Amino acid sequence: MTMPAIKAEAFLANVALFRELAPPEMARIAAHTRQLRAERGDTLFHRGDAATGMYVIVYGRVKLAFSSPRGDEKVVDILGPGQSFGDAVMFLERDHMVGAQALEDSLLLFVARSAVFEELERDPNFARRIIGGLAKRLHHRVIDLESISMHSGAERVIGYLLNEAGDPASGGPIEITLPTTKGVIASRLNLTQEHFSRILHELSSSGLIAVQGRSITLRDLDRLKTYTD
Amino acid sequence: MTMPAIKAEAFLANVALFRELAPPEMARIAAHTRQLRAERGDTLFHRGDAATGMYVIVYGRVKLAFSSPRGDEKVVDILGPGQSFGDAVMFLERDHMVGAQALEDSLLLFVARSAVFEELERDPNFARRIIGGLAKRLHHRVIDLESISMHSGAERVIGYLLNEAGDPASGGPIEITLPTTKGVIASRLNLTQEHFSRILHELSSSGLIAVQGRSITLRDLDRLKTYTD
DNA sequence: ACAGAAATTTGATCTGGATCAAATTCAGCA
DNA sequence: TGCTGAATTTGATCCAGATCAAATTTCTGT
Repeated sequence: MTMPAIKAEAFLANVALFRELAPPEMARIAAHTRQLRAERGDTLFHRGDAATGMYVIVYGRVKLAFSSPRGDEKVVDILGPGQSFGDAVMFLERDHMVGAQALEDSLLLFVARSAVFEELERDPNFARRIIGGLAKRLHHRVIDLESISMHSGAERVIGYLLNEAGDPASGGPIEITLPTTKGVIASRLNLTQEHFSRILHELSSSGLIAVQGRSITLRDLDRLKTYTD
Repeated sequence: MTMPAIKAEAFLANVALFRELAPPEMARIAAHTRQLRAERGDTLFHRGDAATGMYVIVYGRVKLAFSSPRGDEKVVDILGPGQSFGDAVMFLERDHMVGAQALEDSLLLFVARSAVFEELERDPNFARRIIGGLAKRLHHRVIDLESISMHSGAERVIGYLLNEAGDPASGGPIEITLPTTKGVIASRLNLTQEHFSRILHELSSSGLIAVQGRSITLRDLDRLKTYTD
């Protein structure tokens, strides 16, 4: 038998949300934390499941998506190390509205609801972080909404690429690697796979980017930023 | 001279977010709260303004929207009594990304950032409420996103109407009154005014609803709920 | 290294909803 | 009570992006 609490503690200390907790608090939370190893394709929860805790990604990638009874799904977000999810729904004591699935082999921490609530009770600092996390996510969702309702497909793709590149002021070519399949990214951007492919092609043939599988080189930051269909 | 702090206290006590604060806390917050009277059409803040505090609606209605340099705007939300806004951005210490405008004569409370932060520091209960508020809003945004990306215009309209009606299980006809102009509601639903009008017409002529200016009667809950283009 | 599956691209066509334009109807008010 | 601008409706047309279909290319596991 390993000692999961101890190991959890080590991981917790590396997650922004929990860093800086005093040792006793850390121990308390660790005691209610489970490590979850997920392989690519594993489902963490489905829409409709009860939210009994929150998840934090140690490494790997997870996608959140809703799916209609028919097969089609809409990817809400693609999350990476350090990011957490499931907390909003947990606070509201509702069921999950999106499903979560590992996009690659990942390690997650699952923190039980009770532990989070208790810690909130005693540590204003922890509360501040939770609040900051929720506020940031809310902000992102609003940006997404703007993006979907006021920008064209190509503009969204460019916004995404620039964002992945870390929004550099300008400068030479930058190479980025897509975190997952183009189909999933397309859905995240509210596009069909086909349309996404065509946009990439279009940007590519006007020399703004170069595409090589999942690796994309941004060749002309300035023109990308001012691009208009 | 009136005594704004005292009056503010009375109003604060009627707002879910602040109710149940102990008198000294209440006084402290009240001291950093301003009352804001806004007439229909008044702008509370523009996109790009610094977020120096949060707003709570005592009565009236406020719309949040972003607007492009060109005249077109997209309504993000329509808020009523008891609801607050501006807090997410305030926590992130960023500028507002949406503008806020009164849709009718309204009374708001403006609570300075410092007061909110201080109260968070000492009152876990207050923190819980803020968290609950943010979580709920995040949840709504995700629902909106689903709505926009997986449902047709007519479905969104129906969802909106049922929601306004308080989502009754079923039963006889229900009359609701639109909270503002159809143009604003259309934008909230990510539709053009024209399209919204046509959808209402369509639902109307198939006997599902009756429209009389801003008053809409839902005539057949069951059929509305199962409506498919 | 290779078969089979998954992902991606490409092409042809279709359509929900937008846009543009022009009545109507309505609301606030002098 | 009639005027004036705003809101709404209606009609005609257009288009970004979806859908359907079929090749290709690229992984994955054995």
